Amino acid sequence: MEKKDDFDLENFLPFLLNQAAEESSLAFQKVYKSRYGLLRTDWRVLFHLGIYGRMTAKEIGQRSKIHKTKISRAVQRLAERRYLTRTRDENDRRSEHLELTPAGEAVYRDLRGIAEDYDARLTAQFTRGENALLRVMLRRLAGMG
Amino acid sequence: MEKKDDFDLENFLPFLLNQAAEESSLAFQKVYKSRYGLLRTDWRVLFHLGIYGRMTAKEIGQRSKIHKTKISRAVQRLAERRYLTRTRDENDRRSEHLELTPAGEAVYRDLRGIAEDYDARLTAQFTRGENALLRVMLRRLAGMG
DNA sequence: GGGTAATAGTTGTTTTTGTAACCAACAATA
DNA sequence: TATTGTTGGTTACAAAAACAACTATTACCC
Repeated sequence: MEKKDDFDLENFLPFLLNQAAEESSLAFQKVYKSRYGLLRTDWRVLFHLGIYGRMTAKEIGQRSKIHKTKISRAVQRLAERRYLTRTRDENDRRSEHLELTPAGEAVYRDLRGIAEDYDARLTAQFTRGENALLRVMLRRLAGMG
Repeated sequence: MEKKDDFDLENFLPFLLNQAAEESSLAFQKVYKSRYGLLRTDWRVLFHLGIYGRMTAKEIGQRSKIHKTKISRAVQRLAERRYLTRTRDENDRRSEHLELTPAGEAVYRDLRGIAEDYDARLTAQFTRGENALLRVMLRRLAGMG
């Protein structure tokens, strides 16, 4: 298609990053959605608990930069499904400790395996060095550098 | 924080890409939102018309992979603001040609300039070679490779 | 030509998200 | 020990996205 203006939208980072993020999330999303009815924030919270064990909503927020209302709602959904338990902190009764139940652990382990395979497939398209550089650059762009 | 399980969430591409995409979109979003009250899909449609000139909703969809209902509503909003005009195709009366008005062009040029500056700032963090590689990899991941 | 399928785009309904206001528990200060 | 400010987390309401069903027009094909 003939161009009227030469701005390069396809190389504009916010656009390109979004397209890559969406496309690369799609197949994984299908799994956690169809298999467990989870939302994006749900699996993220689940993974945080699976990886780090018992933690509070606040700690999850600090680590992931997910907004606290989203976390609050994800925790509700996961608790309804009995994937996690909530226990008040006796020293500070405002916060509560979240922890996966055995059922939650099982879901985590299943999805974790799928995530690993999936990431390996994405990664296999590039060389080791390219992949390392990509991660560094993305972390920097994400403000996690 | 001590880990219970060693899955590397921060390097899981779908997660990392999303974080980078969100973070890198934020500052630009503030501009098109506060200055013109536009939504994400709105500026994308606007940019397509600014770059390629007159085109149909379908063509925009093919090029951007934005869903047709999102495009339909973005076009409505842009038309209400008199940023574009819609004219039926006489050969195929199902489709209509979209084209920016002078007002729409002005908004496009303003945002285009900001996008260029913004992208330049993001890009300045890396070397020329790193940037080239990043684009290639992202396009591949986005299925635009 | 008449019937069926395909296509461009729209609309309606339900989910999710964003934003701000809110509660309850704690901290700090006077 | 009142007072004021913070903090962890929730809720309410408005805005936006997802999904499916729909209209109108064109294409196919017997």
